Amino acid sequence: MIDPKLLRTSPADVAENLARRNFVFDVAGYASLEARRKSLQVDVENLRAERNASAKRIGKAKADGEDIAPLLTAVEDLGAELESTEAALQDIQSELRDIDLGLPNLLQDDVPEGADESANVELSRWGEPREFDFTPRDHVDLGEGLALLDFNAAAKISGSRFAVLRGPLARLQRALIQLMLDMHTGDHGYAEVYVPYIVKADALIGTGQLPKFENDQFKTTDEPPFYLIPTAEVPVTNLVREAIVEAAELPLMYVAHTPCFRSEAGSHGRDTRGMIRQHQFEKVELVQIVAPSQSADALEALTGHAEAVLRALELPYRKIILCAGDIGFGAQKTYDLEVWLPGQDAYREISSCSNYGEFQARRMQARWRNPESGRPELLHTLNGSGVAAGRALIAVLENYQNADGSVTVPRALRPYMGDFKKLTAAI
RNA sequence: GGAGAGAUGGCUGAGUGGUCGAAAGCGCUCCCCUGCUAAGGGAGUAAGGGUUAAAAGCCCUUCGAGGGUUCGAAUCCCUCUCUCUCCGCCA
Repeated sequence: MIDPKLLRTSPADVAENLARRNFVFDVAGYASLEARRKSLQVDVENLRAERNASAKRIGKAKADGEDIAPLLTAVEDLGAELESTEAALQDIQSELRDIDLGLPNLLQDDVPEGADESANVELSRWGEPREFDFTPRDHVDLGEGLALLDFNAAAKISGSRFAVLRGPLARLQRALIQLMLDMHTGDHGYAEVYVPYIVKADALIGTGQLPKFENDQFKTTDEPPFYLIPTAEVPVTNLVREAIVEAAELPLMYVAHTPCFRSEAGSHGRDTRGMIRQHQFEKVELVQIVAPSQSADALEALTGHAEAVLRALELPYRKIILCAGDIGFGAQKTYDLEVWLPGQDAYREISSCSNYGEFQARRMQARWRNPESGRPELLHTLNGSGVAAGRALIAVLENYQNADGSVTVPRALRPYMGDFKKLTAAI
């Protein structure tokens, strides 16, 4: 959520920033709502003050044994007037809140301009895409060829956009997750957390998925509404919801492995082949909760932690910064890591690392006690995939494939793979 | 699933219709005293919001959440959520 104070005092600046995203902020409309809110709120508070004062007077008169009848007639109409004014105020406040919750985050100045993903800027590359002396297969041909990846079985059980992994391939995904968790907890200083996969609407409002992206979520029940998490970011970031964290405890660095559930509404026809885009996938997520002055540095560090995983796996990748038109709703700045997929002859997103500034913290009321002011102030939140396990699995299959259709197990994963050094059809 | 108890400030815990945002204690901060320490004395110590350019001041809201009764609710009524205890069931 954008600071309501900023919306009141500098709406033109807000509109200018949001316009970079192609988001139109109705300055005049907001200002007129805001003016009505102000006058109604002042009215309501004055009426309440009057009510409180007369209630006190009545109490005192009663205690003194005086006749309270005239005092009662004096406040006869107050209740009704207060009630109707309160109702009007509540209407306009919920209208304003709906608008506030629907506004995307303000962009940092260093986010490049651009309307869509074609304007994203590549910042660096790591690793050389391997030269094949045969035509590389994609992960579908490889996995099905090895009889370890089964989309038909998944379709029978659950429909499209699901996969069944068998034997060493299932284990390979588990190995990837283990490696990542071990790196982030052992080398990067994150604390591992295990969190609920089903959350309340408030948690999703806190991180920004609701109310705007209701259709992208899997809802389990209507009453009360429960949702499957689309990313561990939701339960993990909400750990600091409505909390005031002491400065000495910062930064909070969490890593969690969870499945992620996405309805993928609106992506019909995109990435229908294989397990690039699934309703259910595994991900290791990094979350940092930091003091505001630290968030810019934290984004660089967090992105580096995700990169370290790809380097350990010796997977070529590139780092890009998302442009104003492509960046996510709540982010003020985002780096994507894209891993090289020989089967697609392209770099594909495997991690997205974002600084949310105080956007999520304001929605969650997540604060810290700033020693300088002594006051509770909003935290900054960041998260990034470290990395998506399902896509890492694809990358390993495609980058480590051999001419005979087998797949060599990357060195970093060997300790987690028992005797498997290679995935072959014989298994 | 059944029965019961409970939810108050950083913590413990009092408060059953009126000057209660809330006693007391602990903790914390500052001051005084004492040549260190300990003990003692005093003052302060919730969050959110409105008004303001900002501050001060003033005002509003908040005693798990939401409704209701009342001139007035931490206190009475209803609904819900969560926690604890016992029984049952269970990975």
